[in-house]
Amino acid sequence: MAKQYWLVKSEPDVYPLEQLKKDGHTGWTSVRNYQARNFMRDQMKVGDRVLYYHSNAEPAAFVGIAEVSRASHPDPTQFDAKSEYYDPKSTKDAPTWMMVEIKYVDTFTRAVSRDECKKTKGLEKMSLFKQGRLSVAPVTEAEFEIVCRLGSR
DNA sequence: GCCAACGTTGGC
DNA sequence: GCCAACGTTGGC
Repeated sequence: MAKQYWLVKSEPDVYPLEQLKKDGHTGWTSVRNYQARNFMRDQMKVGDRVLYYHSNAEPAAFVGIAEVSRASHPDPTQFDAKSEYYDPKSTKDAPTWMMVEIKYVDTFTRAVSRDECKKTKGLEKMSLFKQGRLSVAPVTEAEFEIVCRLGSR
């Protein structure tokens, strides 16, 4: 399958890009939305490029790039009774929630704000604006390239 | 902190 | 299967 492009959202208070840079890679756990899960389970492949977005931030913005480093596997937090993401309906044989692992690639020299994207030709139609609440969502190759270009100047 | 959007749950 | 109630996300 051709390489695909994605965005992931994280609140900087919870897991900022700087933390991913320190950790090198991280499991994208705790996603409890079926659409986002389906993207991870069915479509995200090792090597796919990922825009890293800070939500609930001032301003909300794309801040850098990551890459899928491990394909879909069960999210362990669903089996952990102590986790706030525990799902009693999930079993190891039939896990409900899947995750991928992403690795740090780069931090933009400047953040590309949501507002700027809205005003930029070629980005007005980003899925982010149509369905803003998905924590994992596809972006087109063209959108990916435009955001990267804005972020590196 | 407010509130709109929207996904999920549960009664019927 | 419908839909109202409820909870969560996330921009502002």
